[in-house]
Amino acid sequence: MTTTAQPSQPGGKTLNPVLAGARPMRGDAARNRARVLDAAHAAFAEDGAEVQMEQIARRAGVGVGTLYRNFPTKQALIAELAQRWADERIEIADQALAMPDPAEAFGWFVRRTAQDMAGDAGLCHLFSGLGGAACEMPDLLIERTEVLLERARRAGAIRPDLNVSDFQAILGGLSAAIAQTDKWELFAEMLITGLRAPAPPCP
Amino acid sequence: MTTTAQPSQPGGKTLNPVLAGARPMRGDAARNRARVLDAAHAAFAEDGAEVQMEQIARRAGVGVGTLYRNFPTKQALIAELAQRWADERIEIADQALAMPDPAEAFGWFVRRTAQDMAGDAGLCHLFSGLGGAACEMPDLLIERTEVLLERARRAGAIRPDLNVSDFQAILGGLSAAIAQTDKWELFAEMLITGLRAPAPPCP
DNA sequence: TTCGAAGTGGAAGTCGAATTCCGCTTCCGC
DNA sequence: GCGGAAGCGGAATTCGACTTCCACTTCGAA
Repeated sequence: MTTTAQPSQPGGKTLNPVLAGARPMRGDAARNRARVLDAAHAAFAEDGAEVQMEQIARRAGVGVGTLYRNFPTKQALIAELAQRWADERIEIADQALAMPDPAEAFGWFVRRTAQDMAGDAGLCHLFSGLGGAACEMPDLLIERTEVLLERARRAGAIRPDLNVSDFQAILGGLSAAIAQTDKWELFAEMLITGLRAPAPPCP
Repeated sequence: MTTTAQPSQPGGKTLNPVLAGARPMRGDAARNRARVLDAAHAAFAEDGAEVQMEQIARRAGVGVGTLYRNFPTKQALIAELAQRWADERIEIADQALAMPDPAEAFGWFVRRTAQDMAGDAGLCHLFSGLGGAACEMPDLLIERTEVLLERARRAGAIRPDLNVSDFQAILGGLSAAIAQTDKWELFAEMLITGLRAPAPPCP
């Protein structure tokens, strides 16, 4: 590795992939990297975070060596997967923010997130069993969520005493619940109801 | 071990403690067993499920050997702790069942459970990181919960489409959320609201 | 087609945690 | 107060991941 050294920096990030810095990856290598990522995704979904690196490698049809060439650490692999999920989530948040009605947008976001969690047991496991992992929510996502929340709050659509970090914790809980039963629609509905500002008394 | 053999049965349970089968434990041994249990409890609360057996032993002021004499396996130790929690929960459920108003009883149970979770980070971790562990909910607890739910359901206090296993999953989610922030009151309130049967339209 | 850099597989090494073992110590019934 | 069964501590072992290493391919630019 004579290229731009990427020795285990404290932060640990795997720097970009396919065309890092200057010299691009060899075609086959890029392909392998992708297969590994997919395999890891599937493996986590099936067996939770305790899958072994070797299983992932086998699943991807490569040797562990190859796996480690792309991701210096199991953590790094997980982080990459988490990053992808986060990016996707940011996109979803943006779509929600594009909706005119704040309350509707918020509900849609929650529902959609629940649905995505149900469809991706792997990440679901990672998120609920979080705390540990390198699964720091990227600031960008937090920020978007904050906006989404604030809009809903202003519109009086959700309880005023709900801040982002609480909401984040709640999403963690949601993923844990969904990891146990896939009743995401029920859970989403409950959540939305529970987060709603207490209804004014009937006239 | 010439006594009633308790070789690793498939199920794995550590059979009773202090006065198992016939010959009772020696006084000091019983005392040590208790200390280990307490230490483990505290340790899990502080550091989550990844505490090492040796740390627990040190904390209890005994050697690992002693620890293993009482609990053949880390799993067994965890299971014992879980069992205690479950027993406590059963008691709480019974108290709730003794309350005249079903809706109130249900709310009280949820609130109380959330509070207990917040006060016992260890079990909280275990429950949220569940799935894995030997933390099978004992049938007795499930049964009590079922009754509690059914009563509330009949009284029209909760949504009719909520069964025990969903509720169990929800409690799992709750513990995960509480493990992240200790806003148990907020979460309990939300949950209770969310589980309530949709209010009839205002007259 | 050739050649060297890039990439590969998987055996071997490492390392941290669980679990075992056993000589020594402490109870406790007589 | 004795004897020996029960219990104890903690060093040593086992075990199961993760990671490293390197001889051997494969790619792709000239």
